[in-house]
Amino acid sequence: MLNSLTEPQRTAATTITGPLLILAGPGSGKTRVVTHRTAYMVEQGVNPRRILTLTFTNKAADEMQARLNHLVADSSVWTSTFHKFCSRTLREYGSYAGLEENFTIYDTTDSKKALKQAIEEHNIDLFKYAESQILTKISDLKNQLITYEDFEPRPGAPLDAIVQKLYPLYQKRLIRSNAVDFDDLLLHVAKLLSGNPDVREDLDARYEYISVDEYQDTNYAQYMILKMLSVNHRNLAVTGDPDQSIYGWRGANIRNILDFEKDFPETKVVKLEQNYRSTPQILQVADQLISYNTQRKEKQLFTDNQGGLPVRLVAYPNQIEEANKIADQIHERIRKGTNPKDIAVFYRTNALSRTIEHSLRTLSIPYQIVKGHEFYQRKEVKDILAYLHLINNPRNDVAFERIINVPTRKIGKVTIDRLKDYAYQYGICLLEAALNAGKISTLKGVAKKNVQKFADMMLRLRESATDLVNTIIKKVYVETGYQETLLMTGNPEDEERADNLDELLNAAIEFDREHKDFGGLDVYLDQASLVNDQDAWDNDTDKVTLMTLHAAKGLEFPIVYIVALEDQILPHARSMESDSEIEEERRLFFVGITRAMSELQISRAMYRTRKGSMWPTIPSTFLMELPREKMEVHEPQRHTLQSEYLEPSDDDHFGDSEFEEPVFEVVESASDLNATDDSGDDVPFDVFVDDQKLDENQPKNAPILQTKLNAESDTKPPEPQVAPPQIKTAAQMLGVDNSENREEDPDGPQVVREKPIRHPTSSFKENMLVMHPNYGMGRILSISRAGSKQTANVDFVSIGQKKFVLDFCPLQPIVE
DNA sequence: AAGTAGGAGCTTTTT
DNA sequence: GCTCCTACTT
Repeated sequence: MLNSLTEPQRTAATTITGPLLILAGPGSGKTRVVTHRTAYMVEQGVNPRRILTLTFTNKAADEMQARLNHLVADSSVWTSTFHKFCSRTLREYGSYAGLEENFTIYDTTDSKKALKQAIEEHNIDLFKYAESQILTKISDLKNQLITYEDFEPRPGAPLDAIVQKLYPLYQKRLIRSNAVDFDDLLLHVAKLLSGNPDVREDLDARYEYISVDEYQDTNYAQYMILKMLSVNHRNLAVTGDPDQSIYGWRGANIRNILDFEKDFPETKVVKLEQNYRSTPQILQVADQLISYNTQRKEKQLFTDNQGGLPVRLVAYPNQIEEANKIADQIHERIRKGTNPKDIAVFYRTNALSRTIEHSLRTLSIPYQIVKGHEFYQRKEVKDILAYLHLINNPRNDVAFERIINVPTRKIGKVTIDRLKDYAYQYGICLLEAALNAGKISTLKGVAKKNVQKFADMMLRLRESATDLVNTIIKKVYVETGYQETLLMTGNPEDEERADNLDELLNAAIEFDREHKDFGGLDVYLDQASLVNDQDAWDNDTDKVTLMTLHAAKGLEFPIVYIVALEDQILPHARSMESDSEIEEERRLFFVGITRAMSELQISRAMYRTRKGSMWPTIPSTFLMELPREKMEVHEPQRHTLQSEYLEPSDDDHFGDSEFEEPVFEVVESASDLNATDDSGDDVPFDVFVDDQKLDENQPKNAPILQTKLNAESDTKPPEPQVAPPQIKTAAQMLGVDNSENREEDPDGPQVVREKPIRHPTSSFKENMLVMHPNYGMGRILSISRAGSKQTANVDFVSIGQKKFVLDFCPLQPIVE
């Protein structure tokens, strides 16, 4: 069984006792090793029921299970995702946390609704804070295992003060609704383990051997859970790559993997550095990029793979051209026999997919967008699932509120408000209040009757709670009148909705068939709540794949396009506050690059549409970190780059060697691009700017720096055609500047606004008092650097000193 | 109570 | 640009 493994792989696979750290570079056969290791354990006599394998996605878990089935006779190992594991544990031990076994997992939308309910129940003044801000903060706290009892607000931080008020109210509301949010799954289990030594020992013994995939993306809560499950049986094997840690924003702590050896001093470390996936060219690009990170473990990637094509770096005139030209290339490849499923396009944000989609659709290229979430977020699907949720857990107030008047039952806002008042007053759930409609004095004749009727119907539906899931769905669909409402209208939108519900029903039938023994409504609802985007990815269909860089983790494709390598996009605008965030963006790019097996193209657009108009872009700083001399570069010469005007002298992003060349230089002829292409047909690849065309695309009022692309220009960069006053800050150029909107009420209370008004950089002075939504009041100690990167060092009452790039920070001057 | 119009707010990544 | 929410009208 182990014959097919290389030396280090075999070492990893045969180390089954004690803590093990497998540092696995991209494409190093990690999944194979983990699978073989598990199989080897079983073969060595370990009881498979004592083995727990945690993966990042359900898909990975299923795949591992499938491979195990092939390798060993008894493969009753539990492979699961972290959240699913916690959910199951809580179904068993939830009473320790005040939960019943039929508790509901609220998704982000549900959590927001629950928070709103808590706010209206207790009449909390949010001081213009957004619910989402508060939820993010609560989420952060939970990931740090800080309960509301433990939470200590920083003095002078206004957001903290509100969170201190709302966190307990929100949490109690969740418990009263017999519900948890995503973070609770981890928090409750961690608290269960830390607060109940007997339970901890039981579970420690039950999961004698634990192995964890993508360990670099675990957060503190997950880390603690693993640690507590590995006290008596320290057989914890973690696999990961610090260079692929991309979930810091979600609380993942890269230190977990960097410090693993400190936590478990007897750890055996195995490095898998040989790459079996990519060409040396691709690997070199990845390697050089990631070397710019300081927070990392040095690692030597290498491959025996033979040379392939150079990695391409292309600048397109605008994002429409970018999408069209990529679609053209893909079209051409498919025409010559490439299977569409071997091609993928990655982007930083979901919004970027639209243009690509459009271009692909124009050429009738089949594609799939990997967004598993989307299906379950559709109104009709959420509605039906809300009924199922309410059947499963009658205390689910969010589900109740969602469907009490869907389809319409003549129960309006006033009635619902009265119902809520009653429920809040007696501390009961909404369904119970509805069942007591007769006793609610504020409800009048028809309203009372309608509420009663709804409650009775729910009572009736609840009787089928133990039926097969597809049976329940059918009953709900018919008996609630949902079907009737959809089919009656005859409008095409509703037909599509009906189709979606058919799909839901089919999936449920499938689920029932696969879960004959341990099915049940809560298991079904769990998996619906815990879908991962990647789970929806169909790797066996002949379609081009479109997905975010985050979703691409763990996958591989022969041909990869990464688009929009532009400042503010990658690295993203909201990641510019600290070096560590920029490093995470770099890792994200690294993940994207290393997905590619044989061909990779990295591109950017020189103009991109934002808010309906074309705006000039700034190349991503990451592009200067690539081995350009080894790549095939299609870039304009430096003086046409907008960055030249923003950063007059510092940044020499683009090599001097191209300085005097014509505006665009195609380094190699188009027919050289595809090694397997010997037909001589030109792959559409013109990247030349067409001045006229570009002008047409520009709305008259868009404040574009009108730079003439002048092929004959001398060594001096040409003067911008627009007078210097046009050139203000990068923020203004990019359309994110709101400096016209002044505070309207200077005498009003000093309240931090939900969406801070951005002040022009020049309005900040040294020694000025400023307000930050998270950190509260502070004083600017110093301002350094110039232009768009002007940075202020601010001393906060709450947390001390912190640095901000003025153009991108939510600081507000306080007028003294 | 339902339906419509207009405005505000919001767009990073996701379990 | 788009969606969600609110306030107003019917």
